[in-house]
Amino acid sequence: MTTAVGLRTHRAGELTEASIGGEVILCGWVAKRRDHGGVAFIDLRDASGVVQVVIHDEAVAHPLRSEFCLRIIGTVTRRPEGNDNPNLATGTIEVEATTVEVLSESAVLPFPIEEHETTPVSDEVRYRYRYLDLRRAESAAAIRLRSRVNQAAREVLLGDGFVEVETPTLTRSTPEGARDFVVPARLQPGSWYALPQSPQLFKQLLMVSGLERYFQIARCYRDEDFRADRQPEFTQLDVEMSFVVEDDVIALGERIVSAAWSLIGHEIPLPIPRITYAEAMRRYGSDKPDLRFDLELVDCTGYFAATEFGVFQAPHVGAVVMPGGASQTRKVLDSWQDWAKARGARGLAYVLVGDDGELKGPVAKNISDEERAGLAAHCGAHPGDCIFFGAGTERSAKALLGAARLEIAKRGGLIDEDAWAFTWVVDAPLFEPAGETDDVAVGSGAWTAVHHAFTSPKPESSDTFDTEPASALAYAYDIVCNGNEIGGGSIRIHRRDVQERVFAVMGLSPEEAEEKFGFLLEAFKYGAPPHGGIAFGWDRICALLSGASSIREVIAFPKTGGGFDPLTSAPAPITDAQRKEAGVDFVPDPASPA
RNA sequence: GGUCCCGUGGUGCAGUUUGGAGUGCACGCCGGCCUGUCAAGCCGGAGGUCGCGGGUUCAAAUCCCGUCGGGACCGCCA
Repeated sequence: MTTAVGLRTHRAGELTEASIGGEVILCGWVAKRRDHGGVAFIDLRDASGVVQVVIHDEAVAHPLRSEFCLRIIGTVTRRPEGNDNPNLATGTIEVEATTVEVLSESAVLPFPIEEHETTPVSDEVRYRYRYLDLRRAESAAAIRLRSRVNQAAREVLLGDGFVEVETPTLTRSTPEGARDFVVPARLQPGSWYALPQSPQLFKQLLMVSGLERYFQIARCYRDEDFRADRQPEFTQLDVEMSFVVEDDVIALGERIVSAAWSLIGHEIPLPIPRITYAEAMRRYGSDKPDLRFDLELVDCTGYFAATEFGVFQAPHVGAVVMPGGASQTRKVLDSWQDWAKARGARGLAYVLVGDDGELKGPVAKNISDEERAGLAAHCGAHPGDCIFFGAGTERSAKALLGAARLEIAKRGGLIDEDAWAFTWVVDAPLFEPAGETDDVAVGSGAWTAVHHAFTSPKPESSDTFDTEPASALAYAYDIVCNGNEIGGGSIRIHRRDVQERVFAVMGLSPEEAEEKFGFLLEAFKYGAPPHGGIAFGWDRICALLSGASSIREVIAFPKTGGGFDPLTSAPAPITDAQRKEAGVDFVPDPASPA
């Protein structure tokens, strides 16, 4: 006698030899049909896996097609001698069907559900039919893993006294950062909500409220152009704590990341190493260095201080060595020029170190004998290597070389794809010059926050950050995994006077600050506790954990690069009636808001 | 805003460089045969506005211009 749970007694993938002889009722989809005329085999798939169903009645089996949804009543039997399928968890048994009920027929599929090496499917088609794509084991696995990552983080946080709070998604537009998505307010024509770019201000208010420990798996919205790892809506694991210092937040962050990676069987050695922003930029030319390989940049500014070579007469000259790069063909070396130009550089100067130690290439002809003599040694290059140079402002040269370092590693196979290299990047600058370019001198007077406007200066910068903004350090920390920034946070400003001074450096007048952030400044009047926190890029973390090349793989219903949802066809026009009711055509009085 | 790549039966491709009949491959689909397959097999068949628009040409999937869609990257993303 079988006991049904819902429409079935068992899950297909969980049947074992222990069930042999018993009657079972299964529900699932036709993954495969192999019809031999007198006998037919159905691979029946449900969420738990697959089991082979045998149907001896041709009249029953023949009309069945891929992805029909079936209810099978049958008996579990041992497969006949020699018919086991070692590739299947349930490969030693099968279900002899006595009753086949078609719960739902399936139209012909736009693409095969079961994976075939010979039939890859474009992402565009997969996302257009995402509900079918998610029947595929690999696609579903990423979404299931994400659920477990959520659970792992919640366990760490709830076990530590954190309170999960949902903050508004209809909120106020803030002037800093990315472009807002806006929503018309029907009851106040001409006024608009904004969707939050992050719960930043709300979580700080929750600290003022005395919650002390907050977290949220928070949906965030930014109306910017997209990338493989960027969607218009995305998710952060957002955390904030009162009465903590940097080390406390970092330690908690490590526990969360550690719990997440242990889900895929990787134990992260703790503590995760830390590197300062300045050192990361100096050695790797990036504030999110990929430490799966060693290659480091070399500073050649002093070496070429008196050079006659015009290209190297720049505020900063740096180099990065490509091991074995001297054997690259002219065509490949040209491709590096295209690569550099695509990044906005004029080109990528290079020197080839011959097997005899002789320097070759156009740059080698343009530098002095003296400069040639010691160059390979200065850069740490060996015979057979290629040295790439970047010259310009320190920022642009290092950015180019940092990118070249990554590209060298990719082309040269220097990256261990199985490695996980974590690091904290700490002590970032508090401000950076707004609109710096190669041609404009630093010091135009306009500064912008490197992290965000609510990041506290480090204690040693607290007196001087507004008089010497260039050298002020932020009480901030980013966590980087394999060259991806997977989280970032800071100790926040909790004093109204400090917050006002930061706004002033950024060129925000007291009136503007009051207009935009008055509610925060007001809250800080009422005994705001020192606090800090961190936000993790949850989609990116889940993508890394599932081995996906794009965060789209860990988003149930992702959008394309144009912000288009291929499944629902959003965004879409609305009716005239909707426009009228929403008030989107309301034209405000030109005199108000500034 | 910019650079590059892609768009060909339902799916994934080849064909485009050097213009010549919608040509080919794999999977899927439909029909038939088939009692032990598991990417079942065998036989037969259907299925196309070569993204769209314009231009050049006797002739365009192929060359040119524009446009739309997808992807990667730069800018942007506090």
